[in-house]
Amino acid sequence: MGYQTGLYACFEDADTLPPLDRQQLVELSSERLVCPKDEIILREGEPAHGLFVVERGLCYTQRFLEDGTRQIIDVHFPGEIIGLDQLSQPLHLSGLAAMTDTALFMYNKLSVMHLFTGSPALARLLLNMVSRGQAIMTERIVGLARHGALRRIAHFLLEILHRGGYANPIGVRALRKIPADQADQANRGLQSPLTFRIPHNVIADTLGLSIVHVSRVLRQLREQDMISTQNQGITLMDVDGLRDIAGVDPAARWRTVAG
Amino acid sequence: MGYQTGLYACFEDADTLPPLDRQQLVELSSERLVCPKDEIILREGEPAHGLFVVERGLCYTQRFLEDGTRQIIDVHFPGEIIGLDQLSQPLHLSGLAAMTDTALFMYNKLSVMHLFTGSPALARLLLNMVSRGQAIMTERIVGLARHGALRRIAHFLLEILHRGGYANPIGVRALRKIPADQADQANRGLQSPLTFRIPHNVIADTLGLSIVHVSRVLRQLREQDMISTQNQGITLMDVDGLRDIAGVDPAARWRTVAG
DNA sequence: CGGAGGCTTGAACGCTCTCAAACGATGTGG
DNA sequence: CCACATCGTTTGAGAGCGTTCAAGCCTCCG
Repeated sequence: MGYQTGLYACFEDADTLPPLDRQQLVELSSERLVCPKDEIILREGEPAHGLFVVERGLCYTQRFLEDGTRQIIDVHFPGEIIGLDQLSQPLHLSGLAAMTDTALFMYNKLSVMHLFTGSPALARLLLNMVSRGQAIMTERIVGLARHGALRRIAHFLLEILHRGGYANPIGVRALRKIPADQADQANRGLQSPLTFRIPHNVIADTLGLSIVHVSRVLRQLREQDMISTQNQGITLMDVDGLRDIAGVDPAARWRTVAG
Repeated sequence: MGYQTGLYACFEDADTLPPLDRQQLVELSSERLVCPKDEIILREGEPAHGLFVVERGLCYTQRFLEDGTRQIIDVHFPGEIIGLDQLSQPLHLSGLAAMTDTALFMYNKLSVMHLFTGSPALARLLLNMVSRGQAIMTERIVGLARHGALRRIAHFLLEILHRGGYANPIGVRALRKIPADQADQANRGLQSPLTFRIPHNVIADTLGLSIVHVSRVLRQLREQDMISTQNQGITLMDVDGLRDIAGVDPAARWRTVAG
């Protein structure tokens, strides 16, 4: 199988598409966009022309409030699609910014719309992706509404582990998912615990906490040997312990987003 | 124009569809489902077979937590579609329950999928609805993460006014029987402000608050003559005042869900 | 009329915030 | 390569908002 990038690579089961659909998907034209750390790629309220796919780096969608604070709606990892929910919206409902140096594929909204509404198989794929996004948002709502800071942060760390692809340094992972067995190994934290470098203010703005309190909770986790911190990075030392804290309910596997 | 109900009536601009699409939409078969107050229509984790449209009454999607509390994800008004985001999901990610006596149209998921993926115009319509849902969720996330109880409640009351009275032809007037023209008047706050009958525990479970605190905040609003309460109903007395409290930003019209 | 469910109120506790100050890491120009 | 500025992180003290617990009240309805 040839090596594919961009939108095509976002769909795990893209290989099962009818040949014609697959070809169209592969051939969908895109521009590449490279953004330095902290650059604002889109502002809320701007006309929405495009759809993005993260190639490498991390970025996040955000909303600014009147008092100058911001709320991060979601953090996006390599291989994820940004703006699906706004395909049919004339203006961006939230802004987009680069958390690290980032490379994005940018697709024309109209051609994506055209492509996906033109084929049942592709439309189904599209709906799948939208569902997944919605599930993440639902989870976030429950967390914000009902869980304390400790649990929210533990959950967030695990979410990064999960969505970041089980493999390591941010952004270097291949677009396709890593085979399950390898992922599982890394996941169990057998020997090389995972390390991210994610600033506290991003955690705070995502989870609706203050930076100060994020720092305190991380110290608490450190004292329980759940994580360790060095420089400005976080290393997960006890994934199962974090799962306990986060209240990941093994009886509720059906909730799992990525199947 | 003939009088149409169910899924067809959910789409404001359905009349502009190509005739063939429109006809298919109108002819899409549905079952009717009548549920008494407080009945659980679906549980989380159950296989997802259907898509629902509220005919009359109010219902809500919810998630139960381990500690027995629940989180209401969203309240659904007459004319709204439930479960769009789960069209492509094998199991329900959240439960559905009737807040009042309720009548629903139930559509087979597969035939809806088939219909909507078969036509570009319909696929577009579908995406529009999904976008709308996502926008509401985003708004809720921001509120939960960043706003205090007073503001969240004011916002929620306005949301009910907006989603319930204003936009939907099928109408929330089901709650109280108000003719369309009066509802419109009421909405403008000319003389007879709108009255709902929504239990405190629903507000609490939606906004992530305790019942007790909801009661306190409502008293506060009452003391400021923003609302009045009688029996177990809430009447909006000063919509503009509530808008101030809710921080509805008139400069951000593009954020408006219903255009 | 009596019971049940929903609403209200008070008191005390606790989680998280704000403010303020110091520490540490990173990066830049001399 | 060091000095310094800047940004991110840490820690403490005090205040505020929302929770829990507990009790009493009001309404609806049989």
